[in-house]
Amino acid sequence: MTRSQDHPLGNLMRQLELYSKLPDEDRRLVLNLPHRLRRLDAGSYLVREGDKPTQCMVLVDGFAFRQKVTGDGSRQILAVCIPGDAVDLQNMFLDVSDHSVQLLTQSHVADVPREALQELVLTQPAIGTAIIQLTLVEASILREWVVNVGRRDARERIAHILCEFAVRLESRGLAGDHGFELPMTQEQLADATGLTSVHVNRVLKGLEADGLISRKRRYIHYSNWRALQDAGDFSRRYLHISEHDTIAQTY
Amino acid sequence: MTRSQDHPLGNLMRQLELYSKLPDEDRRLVLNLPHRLRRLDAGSYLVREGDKPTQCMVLVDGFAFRQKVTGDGSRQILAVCIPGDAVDLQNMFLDVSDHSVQLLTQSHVADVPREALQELVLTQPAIGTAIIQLTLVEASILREWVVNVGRRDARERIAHILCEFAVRLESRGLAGDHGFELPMTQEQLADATGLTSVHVNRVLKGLEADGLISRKRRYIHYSNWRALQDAGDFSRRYLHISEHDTIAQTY
DNA sequence: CGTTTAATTGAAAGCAGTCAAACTATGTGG
DNA sequence: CCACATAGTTTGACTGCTTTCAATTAAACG
Repeated sequence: MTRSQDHPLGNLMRQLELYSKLPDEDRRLVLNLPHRLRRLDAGSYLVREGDKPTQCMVLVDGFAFRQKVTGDGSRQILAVCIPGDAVDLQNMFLDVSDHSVQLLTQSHVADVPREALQELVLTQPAIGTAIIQLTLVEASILREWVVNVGRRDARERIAHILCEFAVRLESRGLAGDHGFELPMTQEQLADATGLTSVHVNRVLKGLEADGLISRKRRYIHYSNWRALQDAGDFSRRYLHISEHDTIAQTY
Repeated sequence: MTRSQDHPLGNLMRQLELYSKLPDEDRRLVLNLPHRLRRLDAGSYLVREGDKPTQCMVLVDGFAFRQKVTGDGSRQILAVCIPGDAVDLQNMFLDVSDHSVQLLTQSHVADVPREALQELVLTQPAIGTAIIQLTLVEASILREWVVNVGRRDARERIAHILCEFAVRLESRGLAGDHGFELPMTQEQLADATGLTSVHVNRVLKGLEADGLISRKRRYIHYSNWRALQDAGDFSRRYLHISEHDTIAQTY
C-alpha cells in the first residue's frame, strides 16, 4: 500500500524522504495525490516562460532541463531535472513561470493539480518541510552554478558539472560503477556551462587525454574520481546529500 | 499594534506582504517573533559556509551579500540582500549552510530563533505561503544571474544588474528619482557579475560615455531607463514584483 | 542507404583578464 | 590643519582563453 516501487509518484516519494522520513499517514497522502500520467517526447515543453500553470508536474522517469533564452537568442540551461523531481514547485506558489522546462528524453510525466499539492504542503508539516527542503537544495545548486559559470574556467566547469551529475545520479541509483549515461548533447552541456559546443568538445577531449574520464558515446566513465573532483573544484556539500544516501560512492 | 513602521521586523513584514496580504492574526504573530537586535560593522559575517546556524537573521537595515569562494581563492557573489530580507531562510530548513553571508554596510540585524520561525511557517498557511514565495523569488533571481554570467557580455551584465538593483530598491522605496546609491564597490560588482574590477570600471565608463548612466561616487543615475534596460536585456518578470508595487517607476 | 543530427577539428579574431602604475578619496594621528 | 596611510578608482599595454567561422567526420534514424 505504501510501497513506492512501481507507483508513478514513487520516485517523488523517495526524494521527499531524502532529508527526513515521513509519517506513514503523510506517505499515503502523497501517493494518493490525484494525478494524470502522460508520455511525452524529447523536446516537449512542460512549462513555458510566461505560463500560468495550474498543474505541478512530476518527472516519473526521464530527464528534463530548465532554460531561459536571452534577447539575442542564446540559451542558458539553469538546471537538469532527474526522475522524481517535481518540475514546478516554483509555479505551485508563484503565478507566472519565469523560465521554461523542456524534456531531454522521452519521459513519463505526472500532472498533479496545483491546489492538491499546495494543500498538503501547507497542512502537513512533515510534507511542507520536505518540499521546502527540496526547494532550498535546488536553490543551493543554482548558487553553485552561478559560481561555476562566473568564476571557473572551461575545464573546471565541465569537470564540475560531470561530478555533480555523478553524485546526483548515484544518489538515486541511476549511475553505474564509476560512470553514468550523460543525458545531454555537447551543445546542451555548453548551454549549461556558459560555453560553446565547440569548446565543450575540446575540453572533453582534453579531460579524456589527461586520463580523467573516458567516453563511449554519451557514457562518461571516471576511473579517478578524486582527480576529477579536483579538476572541477568540486565539493558535494552544496548538494546536501549525505554520504550514506549515495549508493556505491567510492573514493 | 500591527504597525510595522518602526518595528525591527517591520521591513520583513512588508516584504512578506508583497505577494499577498496576511491576516491580522498572522501579522501579529510575525511581529511578536522573539528576536535579538544587533548592530554590526560592514564586513561582518552573518553566516559562514559550513555553519550549523540556530538563528534566522533578518536584515533590519543595511545591505549584505551572499558569497562563495572557489578553491583558487576567487570569489563569486550570489545575491545582494536589502533591508527586510531574511538572510537565511536556507538555514531554517537545512542544517549546514552552503555559502557565506557578509555585510556590505554597517547594519542592524535581528536574530530570530530558527524554531520559532519554522513553527510559524509550518502552522500558519498564509505565513508559510509568504515565506515560500520569498524563497522562490530568490531562486528566480538566481536563475537570472546564471543567465547573466553565462550568456551575456560584460556590458550587458553590468547594465542588467544595475536595472535589477533599480527595480528592487524602488520597490522598497529605497531609490531616488531615476537613480540610487549602489551599496558596493566595483570589485564587488565584478564578483557579482563574473568579471574583474578593471573591466567593470571600463564598462561603467563606457555606459557613462554612451549617456546611459551618470555617476557621482557610488550614486548611479539613469536618465534613459528604457535604453538601460535594452542594454542589459532586462525584463522585470523574474523579480515577480508587479508594477504597482514599485514606487515612482516611470518609463 | 540517404538524411539529419551530433561530434570533431583547424585557423583566425576578439573580449576580457593580467600586470603594473597613477590617481583620488577618505580617514587618522600628530 | 597637514602628513601620511589606506582603500578604491582609473588607465595603458600585453596576453590568452574562448568564440567564431567553416569544413569534415561520425552516428542515429526512418
